Amino acid sequence: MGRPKQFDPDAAVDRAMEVFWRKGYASTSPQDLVDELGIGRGSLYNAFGSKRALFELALGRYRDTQAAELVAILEEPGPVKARLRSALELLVELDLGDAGRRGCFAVNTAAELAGVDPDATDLVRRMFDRTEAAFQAAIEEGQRAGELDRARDAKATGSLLLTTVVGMRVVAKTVEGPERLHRVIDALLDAI
Amino acid sequence: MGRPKQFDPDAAVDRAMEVFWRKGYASTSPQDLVDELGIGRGSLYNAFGSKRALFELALGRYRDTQAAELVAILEEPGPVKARLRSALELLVELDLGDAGRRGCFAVNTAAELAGVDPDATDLVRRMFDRTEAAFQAAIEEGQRAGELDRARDAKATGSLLLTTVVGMRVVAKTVEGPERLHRVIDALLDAI
DNA sequence: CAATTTTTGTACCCGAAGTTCCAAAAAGGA
DNA sequence: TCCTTTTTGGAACTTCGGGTACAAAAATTG
Repeated sequence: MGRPKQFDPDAAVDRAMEVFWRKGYASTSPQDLVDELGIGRGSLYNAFGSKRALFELALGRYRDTQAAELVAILEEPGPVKARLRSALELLVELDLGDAGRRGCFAVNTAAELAGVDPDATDLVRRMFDRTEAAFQAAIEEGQRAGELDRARDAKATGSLLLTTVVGMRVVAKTVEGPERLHRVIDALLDAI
Repeated sequence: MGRPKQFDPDAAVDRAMEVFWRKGYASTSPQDLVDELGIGRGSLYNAFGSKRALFELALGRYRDTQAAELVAILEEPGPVKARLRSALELLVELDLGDAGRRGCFAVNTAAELAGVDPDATDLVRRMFDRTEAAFQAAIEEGQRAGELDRARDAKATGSLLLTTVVGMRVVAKTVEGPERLHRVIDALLDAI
């Protein structure tokens, strides 16, 4: 019943994710969204209600695609250290290969909105928790396999890995070449 | 010659730093500045020219006070690991003790403006460089003193420390209690 | 095809953002 | 004291932000 939408809301959320990711929440205007989603203002507000609501959908989309991809890599089979290295190298490549230097949408959102927007903060917190848990699981697996030192606290090491990744993704936004980031990876894998 | 200013520009920059630090660049309005600096619009624009110019002064002030303080701690005499620990613990205390959860102004600026504002990006990059160098110097000192493993690459370890600190200050904005951050510190100092 | 429901585009609204203008005020110098 | 210079507060201005209103368009049901 009723007229069907002329656009794919799912695809629109994807594009909204790109915009918010690139510009941040405050610097994205309804006009930006209208331009980049290729739909009219009427449709935008009819479909999503508000800029804020669309932002939340966009951040959820990020969690379900980008953040989930990292977790998936960490859960692959094989030697743990190699897996960690390839995950970290991938992030570096993505971050430096991106001309817009967007970094990580979740990290950017933490920096911009944590302490101001409780719901957004919660979303980000849960992404961080999930990533940390994936790191921890990988480390425990490595310890069982005898690949990593069993004396180390796996949870603490997981926290260290999460935090380092978050830091890398901020630093990647400011850096000229990949050298510093490769140093970080080497030092980190050397150290755990 | 001419009428003297009714306010202290230096103190005004200090207050501007607080505002930009708390709200970010885009979300700070001239009205916010007028309110919080306690001066009129005319004075504001007469003295500083633009919001953007004042922002740069504010970020420079941050570098000369807050960022310099961390570097100073890292350059103190005494055992290196203890020094590193106290520096990291201090950051955790500052970040969690701050009701506004502002995190680090430089890190927030990187997340918001890197790739968009070259001058701001440069300022942040230099702060990162300086901090990394201070970490590296501390580590080399620890190696000379026999306190740290000489086989490790001091520069890479410095990069790791910088990156981890950057990550911690983002994570601190989203976190409920200090546990995760303390785990990070423990794992990091254990690992180097 | 009439009735109903939903979408779409456009016009419009109100307030705020970022800045400029300007006349009055306050200093120092001739 | 008059002149010059600079600051000050506030009005004014232009553009934009975020959102609403609404009539026309396009589908569905019977």
